[in-house]
Amino acid sequence: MDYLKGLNPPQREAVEHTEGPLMIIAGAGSGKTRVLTYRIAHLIHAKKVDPFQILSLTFTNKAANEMRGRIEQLIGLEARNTWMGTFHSVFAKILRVESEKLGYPSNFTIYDTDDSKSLIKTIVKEMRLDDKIYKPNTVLSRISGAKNRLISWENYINDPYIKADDEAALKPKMGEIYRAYQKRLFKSSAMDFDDLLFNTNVLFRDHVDVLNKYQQKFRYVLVDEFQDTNLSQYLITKKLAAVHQNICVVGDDAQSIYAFRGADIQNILNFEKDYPDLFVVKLEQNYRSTKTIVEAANSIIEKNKAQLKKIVWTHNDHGDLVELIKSTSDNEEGRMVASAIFEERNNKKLNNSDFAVLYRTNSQSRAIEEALRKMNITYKIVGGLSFYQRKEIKDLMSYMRFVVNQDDEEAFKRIINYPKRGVGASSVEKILVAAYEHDIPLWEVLNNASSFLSGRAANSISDFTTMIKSFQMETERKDGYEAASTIAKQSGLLRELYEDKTIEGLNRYENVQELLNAIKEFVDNTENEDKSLGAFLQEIALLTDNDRDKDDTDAVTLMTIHSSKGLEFKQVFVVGMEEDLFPSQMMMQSREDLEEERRLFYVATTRAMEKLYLSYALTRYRFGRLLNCEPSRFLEEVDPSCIRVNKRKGSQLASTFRDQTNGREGKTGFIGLKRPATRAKTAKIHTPSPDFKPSNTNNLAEGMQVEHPKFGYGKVLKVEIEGSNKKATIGFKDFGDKTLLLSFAKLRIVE
DNA sequence: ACAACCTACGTTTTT
DNA sequence: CGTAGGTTGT
Repeated sequence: MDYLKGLNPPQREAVEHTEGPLMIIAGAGSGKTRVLTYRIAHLIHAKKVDPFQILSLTFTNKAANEMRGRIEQLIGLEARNTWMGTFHSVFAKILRVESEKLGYPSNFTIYDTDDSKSLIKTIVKEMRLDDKIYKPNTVLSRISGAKNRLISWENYINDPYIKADDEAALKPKMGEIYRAYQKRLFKSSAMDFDDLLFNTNVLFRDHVDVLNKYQQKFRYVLVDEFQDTNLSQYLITKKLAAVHQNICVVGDDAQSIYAFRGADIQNILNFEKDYPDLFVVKLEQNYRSTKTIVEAANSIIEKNKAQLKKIVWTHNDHGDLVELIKSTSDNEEGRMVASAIFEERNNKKLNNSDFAVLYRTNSQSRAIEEALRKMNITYKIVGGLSFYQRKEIKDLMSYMRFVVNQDDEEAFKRIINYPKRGVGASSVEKILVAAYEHDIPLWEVLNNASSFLSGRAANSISDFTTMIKSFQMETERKDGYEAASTIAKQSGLLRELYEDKTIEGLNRYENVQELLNAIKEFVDNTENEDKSLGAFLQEIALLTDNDRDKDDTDAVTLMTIHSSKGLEFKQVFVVGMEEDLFPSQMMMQSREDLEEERRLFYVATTRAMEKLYLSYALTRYRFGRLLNCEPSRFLEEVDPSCIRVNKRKGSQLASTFRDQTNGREGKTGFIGLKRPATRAKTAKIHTPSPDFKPSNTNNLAEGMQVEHPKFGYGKVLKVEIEGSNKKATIGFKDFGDKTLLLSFAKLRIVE
């Protein structure tokens, strides 16, 4: 095969080792995507594997699309026939086919995070719980954490250790909320993101015939970004590959940055234990970056303890030194970045698209944007507030969702009184209570509204159901675009927006038009066989904004480090290198957390091909106040011989002065970023030490002293592992012995 | 039922 | 600072 010639020996090995379990440890910039695509091409061409039998799982649609495109370049249209997509999209597809085995209709809705939070909020309210204690975010992340580890609500409620943890956190009703949440999702014929994976596990567990079918179907299973899989995802792939054992995982433990959503770096670190005859290939030659950048990145990542051994090296030139940009305020930081881009672009004849500005949090984009706008540099923002999260878009989509699935409670709540039709909160509540308490489908309740609502409200509901029915007929008869246009017009939504002549109103109107255009595009695309509204909804439920922007204007890219993974740019600016911002204060509760932040820094630096800039500001606006900042500890971890300090000066003093007096400096003065000692009391019984922060309990051992927010000080008596769970029995001075599930426990190790 | 005002709260990352 | 949610008044 002549296409194998361009590969180096380990790359080639990875491509040609097609049978049996294989793990490819792919360092940054080592040509991972290339190996993956060649491998698939090799399977199809040399090994004559039917493309339908190859399943490739990625984390983002972008990665999947890119891979598909590149395979197509290699072997042509045959590539279309391989199964390729994100975990969520592939298994959503399978669940649609098999949904009835789980009691779901095949037109189930996929709830996004906003829907989930809103549902949790109503449940908390209905249960008359304190919404200060049961915040939607907290509850959802707890439920999500459980689902990712395959703990059902039944398991959750019955597990004494989880119960103890929740009680300790003063959130004893968590299990009840989880239960109500799942029941409600089911009644709404809806799944949240985690359910797509959770339910796939249930499907494979309870229906051996189904599992068998897919085991036979997918003879080759490939997992990209394996370091970011959670337990739920890992078990799915393991089960699928159990018969043929042709599982190939590709990843880089140094780039694992999604622990917050359940990714378990142990999956990659311990992969060998699950597959004793595992073949391991390491790709260590970096083709992307200069020696300086590779060295700087290596000097950062080597501080981490938990990692697989690997030495990333390159043949490339040394290139420029890493440039350290110091500035006195976030606005000045923006100006310096913008002027550096301006100069470099002119001096080196580069395009805007050769530059990227990376930051830790989305809110940091503002200052950069302003500076770029002032210098007339085109930029685009990746991520941030999603198009699909905008109110007007969610409203129209909710109409479409409700027409397709009348059980969808969240969609119903959005549209029942928008545009206003005289159905207020109390009427809505009556309807929902009727549906929930007597376990009647929502749609049935709506069709009998007159039996329990006052005349006026009942009439409105009746008009509403008539309208929805007409939309349903429209949807059955016509394609998705025509149906959606009818819905937008006849619901009155478009008129409502049209009448709003403010700038925002105009924007909203245009956004709705853009959504309609997207549907038109979907319908006109010859690759899509099913052109119904339902098909469109399924398609976009799992799309993020990142997948939408196809425009190829020459622009500087602004994004979070997380969304930069897998990309590369000639010149990269990592801004906001300040302690407590990066590494993030909120994140830092243990050594493991610091290591994840460090991996994030590693990911950021390794995006750069030719030149890397690290930048920090001494003051920054946050919550509308000017805060003092210190340079990040990470800056000290970079090998100093790789760095030089930026000499740019400009009128720093004057501009700093302006920044700080702009608006309301002076009276309150600067507020130190260092967290004040005052902390909220978390328990009545025991007030934890003022600096109480849960430690990571992975390395908890017998005899250690620990502190618990409710039970106070105690001593570790026993640590044991049960299945995938780790538990510790702790003797507390005032509360006796308690056994806690460590993954959920809030414990501080007393040094 | 709805608009106008007022207060509290949060900003970590994404499928 | 901006937003979401709650409370008041019509």
